[in-house]
Amino acid sequence: MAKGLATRERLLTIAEAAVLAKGFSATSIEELVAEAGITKGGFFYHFRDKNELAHEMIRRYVATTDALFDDIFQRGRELSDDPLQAFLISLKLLAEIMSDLPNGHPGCLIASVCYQERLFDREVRTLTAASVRSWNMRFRKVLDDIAAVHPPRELIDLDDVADMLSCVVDGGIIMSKALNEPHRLERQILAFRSFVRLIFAPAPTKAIVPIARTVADAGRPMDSLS
Amino acid sequence: MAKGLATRERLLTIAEAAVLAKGFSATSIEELVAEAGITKGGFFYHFRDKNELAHEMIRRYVATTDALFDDIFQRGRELSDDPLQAFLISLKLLAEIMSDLPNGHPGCLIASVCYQERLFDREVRTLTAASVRSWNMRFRKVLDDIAAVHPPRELIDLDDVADMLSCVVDGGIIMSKALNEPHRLERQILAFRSFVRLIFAPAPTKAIVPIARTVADAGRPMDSLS
DNA sequence: TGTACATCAGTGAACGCGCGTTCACTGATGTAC
DNA sequence: TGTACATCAGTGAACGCGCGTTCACTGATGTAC
Repeated sequence: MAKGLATRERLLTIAEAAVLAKGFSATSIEELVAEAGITKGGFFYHFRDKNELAHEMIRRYVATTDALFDDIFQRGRELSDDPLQAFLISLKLLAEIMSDLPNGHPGCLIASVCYQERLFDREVRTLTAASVRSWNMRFRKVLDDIAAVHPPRELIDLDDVADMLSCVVDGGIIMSKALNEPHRLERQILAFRSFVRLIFAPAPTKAIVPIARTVADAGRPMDSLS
Repeated sequence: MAKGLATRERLLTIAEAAVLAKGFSATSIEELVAEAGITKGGFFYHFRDKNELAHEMIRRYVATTDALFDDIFQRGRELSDDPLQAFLISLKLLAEIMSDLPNGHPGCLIASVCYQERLFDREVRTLTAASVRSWNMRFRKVLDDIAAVHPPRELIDLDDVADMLSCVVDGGIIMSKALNEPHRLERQILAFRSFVRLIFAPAPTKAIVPIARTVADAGRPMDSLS
């Protein structure tokens, strides 16, 4: 039983790497079982067909990513009581984790699925959509907590800022892969982090923050001050 | 000759849509020629093999995208002499073009290639890398022109801001596809636009700008003003 | 203007290979009595 | 403690279908003289 589960997990791990490198169609069951050290028949003991492999792979990826976010956001909150500082710390942690991967980030399975959507059934598309939505809502909630303490610049919609984290990560992965320069992903996450800081803490020195907002809220020219 | 070129272009157009929806391996020559209304043999008159189709498809995509950027940046410059305003206009145009697509953005071929990199040869990877690099340099040059007039907040690296445009577009496409909500892409481009405005024109009202920066430069608490 | 030839843009049949899937069977481990 | 049976985790051979690729051939159009 333990051996069986280990083989199953190994198949999923091998499949994920292969799919991220070549796509789902180009990933053959033969190459997976060769790398896992079993025969083709053994594969069909663990998975009804290739489609079930896809389902399980994506389920596993979503669970892993959820756990990663749980971890970095919790650690951020542990390191600062201020929600903005906590989020900035979490983003720094995320950037570090992404840059620590030996051969660059292998890719986002959700992105891979999106670029092969016609291959998968409604169940897969429902799962990926629900996952992306839950991540966006999670980020949005963090931003709400920050906004309660640090009123944001009103011209920016926090829904879009929340969405932007996933976008920047997915885009950063693609750019890192395209240029074969892994650190670009890290830099993009840190650039997003700067954006967040700009939104909630506009001026470089803390003492400036309330003043700048007071001036803005007053809504009148203050040329006499300059 | 005209007819031949038209068929070739039609094949490339059909192939691009199919590859963006299912990936390169899952796109069969049979389905392409069926949709184009020719036979399999006819395909091999136009392309030596499937690999050459990939090369030509990517070349065409890069050229089209280059032309699009040429267009929107030129139109931006025509509409404002200020480089910041010109860029903001260009980004608005880009967002509009992206949202005007009937069934959502079909996808970025560069991203698709990145998630199937093992399928393609060095020539393809060299071409995609060079293209991404040239787009980043182009955006960076625009940011330099802006910075010459509007000094940016020093804590942000303009290389990363330049990279971020591609990242946000690629990520926005993925999110739009994943959620089946086309307008998310547009919103991401506009959120990036807000980021650019924040970097180069920190305060919402123009009159505030010099004050905020003066206060920041002074570097002393101004609580007495609030 | 008519004829001969060349090129263009395909047709249509045939090929072999690899892929996903099935299935009868098997050795090792676990469980009941 | 030994025996009988069940389940687990595979093996290995066979299958048929679809795919990329080849190739001999063809009708329409263009060009030379």
